[in-house]
Amino acid sequence: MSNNVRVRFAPSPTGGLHIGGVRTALFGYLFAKQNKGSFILRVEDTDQTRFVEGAEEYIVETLNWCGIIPDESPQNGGEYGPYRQSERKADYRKYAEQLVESGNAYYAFDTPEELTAMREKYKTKENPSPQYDKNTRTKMKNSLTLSEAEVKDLLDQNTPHVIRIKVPANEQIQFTDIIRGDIENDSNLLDDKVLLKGDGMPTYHLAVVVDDYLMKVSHVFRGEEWLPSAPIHVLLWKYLGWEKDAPDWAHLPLILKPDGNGKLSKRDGARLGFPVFSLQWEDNKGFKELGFLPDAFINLLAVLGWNDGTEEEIFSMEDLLEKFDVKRINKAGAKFSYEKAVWYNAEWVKRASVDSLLPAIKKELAAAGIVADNKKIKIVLAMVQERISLLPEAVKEMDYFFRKPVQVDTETINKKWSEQHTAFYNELKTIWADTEWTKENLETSFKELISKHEMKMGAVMLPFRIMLVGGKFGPGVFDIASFLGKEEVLERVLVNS
RNA sequence: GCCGCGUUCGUCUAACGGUUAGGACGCCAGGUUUUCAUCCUGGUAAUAGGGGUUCGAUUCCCCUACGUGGUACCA
Repeated sequence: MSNNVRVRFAPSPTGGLHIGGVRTALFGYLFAKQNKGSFILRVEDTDQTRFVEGAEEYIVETLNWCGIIPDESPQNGGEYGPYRQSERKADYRKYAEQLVESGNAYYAFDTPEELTAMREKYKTKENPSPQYDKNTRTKMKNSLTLSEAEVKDLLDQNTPHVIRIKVPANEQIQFTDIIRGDIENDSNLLDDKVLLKGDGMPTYHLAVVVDDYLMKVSHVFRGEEWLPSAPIHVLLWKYLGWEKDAPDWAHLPLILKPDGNGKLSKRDGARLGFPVFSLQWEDNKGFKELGFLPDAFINLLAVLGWNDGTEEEIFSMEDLLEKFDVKRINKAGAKFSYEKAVWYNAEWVKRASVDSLLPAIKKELAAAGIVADNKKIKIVLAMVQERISLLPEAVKEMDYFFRKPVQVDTETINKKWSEQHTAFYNELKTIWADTEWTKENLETSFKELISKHEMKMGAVMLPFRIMLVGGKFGPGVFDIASFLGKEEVLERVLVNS
């Protein structure tokens, strides 16, 4: 027994971890670390039919990318392992049977067909989905209705069966949620949830309680979708005799779809054209692949349902560790906004150092076939950094610094072109061929030539820019020209005329 | 259907029961940049409805509506 804070993140390896899951991990992690406690990764792989190869590794990589590093996990072990529920199978049966012995659970031998038959039989328009509960369990095939000998017989013959909790009648089940306060449920409305499945695996309900107890978990952070089954868990903590060790619960508000209604799901990304995964999962690009910085990702996740009460919106992991407060987590679900997410990334890109951006930018450039040495990339990056919100945009912003523009907006150039222009640029090339190549010299000589030809600044500047970069974009022309160098600039000017 | 949870600008949100209801994203306009983006300035837009309680309700209570979650041998 200790007062140590221990928080677990317990995902199921049924596919990619979406942003809701990562936020749950983040909040739990922040809370654990603020209290000098432990953060634990436990893999809830009790549903063998939904198990997905590679999902566990994916979860670990995601957490790693986000900087949410578990103190205990299947990979790194810990004092309370194993950390995969499939490897703890024996425990669950033991506790389930303990519950049967104490009269708080019972064996049920109903087949799936019999269950659907029951639901059909008792279905009414007022009650479209009858539960296996205090009313119906007396009519089913279980150790409450069968004689002791019959049950023993069935068990001896290895008849498929489950163990169900025996929910008591007429009780008010109360617990306190960190975010929502006191919550009360009428036990008459609860059903006899399956605790141990026919395959010997526990359901979530049994497994969380047993593992949270065995792993000495002190605080549970999970999605709001668990609120309705929390009273079952409360009952289980009590029946197992662990009431005084029960954790505090914090049911996080849901992250909702940006369009219509409903909670965000793994499939929404593909449908709506924005990422729901942190890293690429199957064909779905993640935030990372789309060019998000981990800092920005953490930031945007943190403010989805939380704020510090001030007008500050930019938080690093360090800031969050200091300022995060579970008491300020919102109750209402939040619609996810990809536009705001992109804005957060732009903010983080602007704040990042050129050096920290370099590796990722280099990768983007290389993928586009642009290879250059670090020193040059850094010079250019410093020039265009504030124009980039998503990392892949760096390619468009930096491309013309390293090779001649492929697409040139000749239409704009030609529109106002005249003999005078040709003369101007020809003379410019001649002058520049003998000019010492500094930004200041270029700018001065360019402007002198404009007055000599009595032309308008705008009339020559824009075509010059377009010849250099290909279009109406980019930093100051003379910055670009001085970087490109004499030879390259002279090659680009008038090349199309 | 039943049960739980929720409800402030389009979106994310702030506001000891007393504020011209604040900020951010987006959008619009202007300025800077003789380009574009950044940046700066301004604008747009909200307390779901109805009852209470109170000198006074965004805030507390009730009802309704709406949203959302659950109602599985899925988590």
